[in-house]
Amino acid sequence: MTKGDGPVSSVSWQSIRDTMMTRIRAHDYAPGELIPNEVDLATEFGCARATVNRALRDLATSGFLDRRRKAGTRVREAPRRKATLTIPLTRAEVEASGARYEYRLLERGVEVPPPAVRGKLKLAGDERLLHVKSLHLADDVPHMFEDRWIVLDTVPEIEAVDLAKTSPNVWLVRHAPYTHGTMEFLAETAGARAKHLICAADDPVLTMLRVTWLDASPITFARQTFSPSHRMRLEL
Amino acid sequence: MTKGDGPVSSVSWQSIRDTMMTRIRAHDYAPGELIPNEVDLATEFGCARATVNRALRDLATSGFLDRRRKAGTRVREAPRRKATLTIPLTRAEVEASGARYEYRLLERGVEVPPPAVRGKLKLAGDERLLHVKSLHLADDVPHMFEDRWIVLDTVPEIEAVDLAKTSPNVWLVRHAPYTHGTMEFLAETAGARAKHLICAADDPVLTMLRVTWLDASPITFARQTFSPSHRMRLEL
DNA sequence: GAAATTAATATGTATGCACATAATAAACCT
DNA sequence: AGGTTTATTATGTGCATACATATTAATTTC
Repeated sequence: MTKGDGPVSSVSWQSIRDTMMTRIRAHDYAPGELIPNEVDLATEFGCARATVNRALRDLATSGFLDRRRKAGTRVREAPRRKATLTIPLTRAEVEASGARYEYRLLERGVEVPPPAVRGKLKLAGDERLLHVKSLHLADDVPHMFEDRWIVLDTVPEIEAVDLAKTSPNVWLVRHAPYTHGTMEFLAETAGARAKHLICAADDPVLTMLRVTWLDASPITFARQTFSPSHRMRLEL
Repeated sequence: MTKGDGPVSSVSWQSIRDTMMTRIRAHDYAPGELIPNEVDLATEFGCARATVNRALRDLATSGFLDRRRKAGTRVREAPRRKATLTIPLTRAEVEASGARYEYRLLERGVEVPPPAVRGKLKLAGDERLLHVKSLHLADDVPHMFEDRWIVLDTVPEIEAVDLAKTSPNVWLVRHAPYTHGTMEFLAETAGARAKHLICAADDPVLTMLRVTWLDASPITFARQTFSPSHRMRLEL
């Protein structure tokens, strides 16, 4: 050992985070109340302020603490718990379940979109979009039906892509990553999609809407409808 | 000497993160490929390695980079994009939309749960649970119907709480924060809940299932059914 | 007394350094 | 050759220090 004494028992920021978490849960620090400042905590834990800072920053981004310069750090009254949904790449999702994935292009065309779609993409004019319908299967069983509009002004290259081989989502992930977007979940009846999902028209199905943007330019609006009984899972 | 004077125009970790993000999106660093190591990047940006480290760590937790000691940092082939769902506290959600929130306790009892609930909570025996049904309204209109089971072995204090005044969720958030849990979304028909949600029995509704744990002990299983037309929104 | 100025303070972050840890590559030894 | 040991290397983390920044509190000014 170059340092002379054992494992240099310094305190890790994770251990501080865990200790503070325990105290918060035990209400050692009351909800809404200030906790000691970083310098004092560093003294208590016998470590540098930077280490305490890292621990508290982590708890703040997890939603358990509120931090403001000069005002100090306080325990959130109602912890803003967050669930992280790793956005499913359909192929990976299906294969992770051990099933064989298959993608089928159903329709492809360049059209003027209906007003609802224009609204989602915040398009003012009547520009033409690429409209694609596809079916994604797991072990030959319909898994998800997708109805997608793609803004050709934003990603013109996709018009030349053979979408029978490459699904629009796969191509977009690779060639046109978005900067931000929104997602919605809703329940509706299968309706006309029942034919593709092989279910009854009045079966309730889970639908996921997604709109993505490249800075100020809309990229795509996708409506993905899962087969009945499908559940979207998240870890907390 | 290195002791700074003047404004010491140093580089922020955010600016490095943004620059690297731009390069990733532009495929300056090809997907799957290694990017320069921290020392080299620090030289390039004219800053300390710790600053680069902070930037790259951030991109890694965002799912754009994969980092491994000695192996280096590489660009993810398929960025594991994550959507963060801030778990809705029903009251806050309703009031944020400008509506008046109301909570109504419908039923309360201590019962032996059906097998399906026991399974969710991983209960082997036939312990008795607190069973609560409640309705949450926005401007007098039904917003969400909740059917919840609470494990009395884990949080015995709740048996003494007046749940007509305090909703189980509010009490639990305050007195029994969970360590982890799971969440599921699914579509189903309203069925018997139609009466409370004031809709048709065969209307499709969005349901959210949640199971939470305090370490190895199950706390609660909640089935929250939203009124038809409700959508769950997430930011990407 | 109200408004403007100044001081005080807690968090935020950059730096240079040292060492820890994990993973790989190279060297080594039967 | 095949397996074991030993360097090498990139990231991970901790520390002490300095300064930045956002607020709040105190003080001064009109």
